Amino acid sequence: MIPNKPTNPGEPPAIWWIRRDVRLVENPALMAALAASNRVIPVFILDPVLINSPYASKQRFRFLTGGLHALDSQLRRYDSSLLVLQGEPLQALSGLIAETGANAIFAERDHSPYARRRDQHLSLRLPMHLISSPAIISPGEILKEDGTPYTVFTPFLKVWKSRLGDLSASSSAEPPAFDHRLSTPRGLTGVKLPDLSAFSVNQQFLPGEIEAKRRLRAFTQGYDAPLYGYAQYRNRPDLNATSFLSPYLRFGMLSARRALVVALSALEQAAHPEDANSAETWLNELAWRDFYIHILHHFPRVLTGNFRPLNIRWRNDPEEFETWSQGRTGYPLVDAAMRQLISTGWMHNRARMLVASFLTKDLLIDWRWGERWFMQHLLDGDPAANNGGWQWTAGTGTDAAPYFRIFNPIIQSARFDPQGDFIRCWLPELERVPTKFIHAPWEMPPDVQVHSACRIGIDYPVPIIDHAWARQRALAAYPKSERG
DNA sequence: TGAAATGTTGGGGCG
DNA sequence: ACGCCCCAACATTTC
Repeated sequence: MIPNKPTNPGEPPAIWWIRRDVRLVENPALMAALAASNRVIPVFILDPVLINSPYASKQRFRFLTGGLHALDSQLRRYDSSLLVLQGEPLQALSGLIAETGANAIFAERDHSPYARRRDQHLSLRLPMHLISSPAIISPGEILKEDGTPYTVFTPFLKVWKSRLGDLSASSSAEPPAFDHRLSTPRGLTGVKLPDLSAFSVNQQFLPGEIEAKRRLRAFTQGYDAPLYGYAQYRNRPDLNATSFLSPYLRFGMLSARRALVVALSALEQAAHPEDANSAETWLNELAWRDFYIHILHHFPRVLTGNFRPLNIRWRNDPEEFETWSQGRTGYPLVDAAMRQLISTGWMHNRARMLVASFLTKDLLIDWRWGERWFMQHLLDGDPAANNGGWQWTAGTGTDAAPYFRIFNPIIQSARFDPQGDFIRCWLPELERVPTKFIHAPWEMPPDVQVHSACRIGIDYPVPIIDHAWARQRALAAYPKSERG
């Protein structure tokens, strides 16, 4: 809880600069600001560098905007509001300091290379206080004996788990008592957030901290305890068996530490081994998120190229990339997943691995093309996790899949979407294809194609490539040693 | 957090 | 009753 400070209207205010921590609950930067001053100004800055980046996404921006509206509504209950500034952060913050007399800026640390350069630059000129991290355990706090970072997940996980102990104690599910100490001085000129009613709201993911909290509860405490099927069903895109929390974690609408505490308590309270197994599996996913935040922190160069110096002979055919990105490869599970991405801004994790394998191995297209496409569409698009996932699949990353690990889109489909429900949900042209053929519709005899209203080459594409053949080509194109 | 090729085993059909 | 073949099921190796 916050120490009660005597009210002193003359005290210089502190700025709470919100970046990827769009929430009031369990927010270390906000707490630090509240501890520093009895007047705290909540600010978000629309940075043109980020908004105009080739990795930006309209959907993600819309989700963020919604989350900021939601935060603003929450702040109004404390007689405050969110101040939104537009422009270069140094100018925006300098101007705000000049207008308000603020003497400190508190912000959660951000480990992406752009953010670190920006913050370092700002720290030379402004009273910046960088607090905590979006990771559960901050980068730099988990190192090997010799002081170098882990680059293999399993030993990282072991150490990570051993450090979780003291995190639960200080956790709270409720916002702190603000005592009217959040304030937005009258007369300050910010910009208006884009009006959400001008957008179609994403029905799959309503933005905001309240919604994140509701989802966390639904995932872990629903009457049918969905978390307890997590270990068994999380790879099934046809079932709603994952947490769907990634967009909220991305913007800190949900604190990762809050998720951790809930995961640990689910582990503790598990009544059956399989329940414990589910909690443990989810815990591992949270650890993967930390792992890749740490990797990006220690090896920022992964954003521009292979972590491992593999020399792969990419083909990089732009038309094939277009076919893949629009979900027209002729492999139903690949196409269903790509269309899910475009229309909802989210994709099931198993499907992410499959479509990534298909792009890099079957089509031999540089993982960076896929990485960019994902960033342009994912609500949860985050440089660390997205890059880690792509490099893992491409076999170029830390702890990467071996070069010969190539997903078979037909087998994956039969295994993880057995009835084809997920496929039919996103590919209406396959609606009436019998389950027997749903994973490989090109095998339908002509009369079945007609009867199913799905003529291959007319209603649904001929496969862009023969997988068995493409697999052999990928094995040949991938160098078998790191020298290439 | 893979898939395919190859090897092994055991049951059933059959002469 | 026996050997042989086939093949499914499983295990191991290889890419």
